[in-house]
Amino acid sequence: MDAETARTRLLETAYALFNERGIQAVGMDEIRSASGVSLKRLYQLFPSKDELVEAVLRRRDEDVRASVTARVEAHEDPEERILAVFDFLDAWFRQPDFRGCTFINTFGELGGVAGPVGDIARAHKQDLRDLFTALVAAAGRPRELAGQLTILANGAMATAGIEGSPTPARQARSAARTLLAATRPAPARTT
Amino acid sequence: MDAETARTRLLETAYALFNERGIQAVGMDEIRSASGVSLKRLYQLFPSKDELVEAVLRRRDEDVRASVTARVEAHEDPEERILAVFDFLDAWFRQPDFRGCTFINTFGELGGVAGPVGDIARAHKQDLRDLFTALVAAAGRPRELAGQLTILANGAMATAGIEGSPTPARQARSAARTLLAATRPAPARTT
DNA sequence: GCTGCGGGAGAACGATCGTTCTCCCCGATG
DNA sequence: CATCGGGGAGAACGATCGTTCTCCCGCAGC
Repeated sequence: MDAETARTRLLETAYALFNERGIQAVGMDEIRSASGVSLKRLYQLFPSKDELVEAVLRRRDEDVRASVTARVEAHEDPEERILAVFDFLDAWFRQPDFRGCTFINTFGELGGVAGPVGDIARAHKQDLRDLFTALVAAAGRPRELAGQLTILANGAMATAGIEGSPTPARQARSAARTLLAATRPAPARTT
Repeated sequence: MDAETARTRLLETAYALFNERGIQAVGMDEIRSASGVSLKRLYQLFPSKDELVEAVLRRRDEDVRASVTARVEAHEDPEERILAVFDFLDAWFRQPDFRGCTFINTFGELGGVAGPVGDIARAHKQDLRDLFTALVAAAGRPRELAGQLTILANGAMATAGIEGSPTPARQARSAARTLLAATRPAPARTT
């Protein structure tokens, strides 16, 4: 097996197991048996579990950001671009293996404690906030709206994860629409 | 030492440690040394770590609900009663040991897995939703608003926890005010 | 065919943790 | 004062886990 495919299989297998049961509850041996990559290779590619976790989170960060960006860029209207983030959430929450946001969950499990893992989670959420800040500016809305949209998105993730239901995405989208309507700069135009 | 005070000290110590570092990262021995209650007594009162965790979560659930209720009932105006929930969040997030919502964190750490602990977390969040549902009905607002406020509250908890900042409470409160204003049934009266 | 050698399978090791057991002290009771 | 029982301190036990080590197979080069 190629080293690159082994790496990919490890990251995908580890992400699936971490997502399902948490990080600490999954042993390296289980990642080995589920991925089919031997322990020797595993430790060649990732010298410790911490580094594997970091790599999984970094990859997840890239995947999520790419998916969100693709959704956003499918629209031209600045308001639609903002709502597209919530459409992404809706599609995500409907996936059968959805079990909440990896970064919120990881923070809950390992949080407080310093270290690279916490930094990655914080940076990921900061990126979400930055995205909303840019979209809000492009839509000509007041800066404060970005923070409110960030809270709506994170709240939808947390609520959907715990309740095991995708409906928070639609509810958050609807709230975002109301907030957008309340700050509409130009006089008319319906959504 | 009285059995009741031992029980209280155990629950408070365990909560503080779980809040700070997560559940799995805290050993029974550390709870013993931090609480000053011997292991024998600990296992007399809570025959297993799982039962201690359950008791801690149940107590936390009661404490939070009592605090929120007190804040809400300090106001008469139905709109103020809704906003009081976000004032509670603001006061909570400012406490130096705040590290996110215990139930969101616990779900992230142990989630997915069935069992009493997950049930308690889900029930706690359902209670928050029920509270908003009642407050929204009393304020004469449409039902959908309750879900949106729930998402705002949970989002403020998750965002404040990860960012380590209390400002999401104020941002969520401001968003809630906008949502309330957008659905105001009677013609006038300023907030 | 023989020799290395890279990699796979899984045993082994040391640490940690939940839980139980042992030993000892102390205070109450006659 | 002797006895007895409950509780404290901490050792002990068995399981799990991250990490390393051992053994062996299959294949490249001569």
